[in-house]
Amino acid sequence: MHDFSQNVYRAVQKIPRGKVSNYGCIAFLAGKPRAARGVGFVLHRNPDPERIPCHRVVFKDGSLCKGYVFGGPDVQRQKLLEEGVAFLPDGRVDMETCGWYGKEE
DNA sequence: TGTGTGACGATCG
DNA sequence: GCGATCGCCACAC
Repeated sequence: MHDFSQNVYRAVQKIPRGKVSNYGCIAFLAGKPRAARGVGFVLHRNPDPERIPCHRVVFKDGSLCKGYVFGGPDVQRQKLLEEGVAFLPDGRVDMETCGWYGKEE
């Protein structure tokens, strides 16, 4: 079975509200610490956008992808702000405060 | 059926 | 410290 993709979806669903994760983290949880690219593509093909909050997944730097699908990085940023995610003046997510690594909860 | 590409990240040189 | 290459996944051509 596609354990990797299934695990990726499961890990993303585990991300608590108000927190964000990164592709590397999801890949690690999926068992493929170097499959960040695969995670990105799997999320891009997000079969259940309502069930999988892929907008909570950002770069390890906390920056959002430039070619987003929701309508633009502004939309993703707004969604995260609505959830209480803190953003830095650089326009990146504050991974120091809202970074989720899947170890807690 | 096989190759190339795309929301990335880490490691090698 | 910076640059280049590899690894991983699924899908389109």
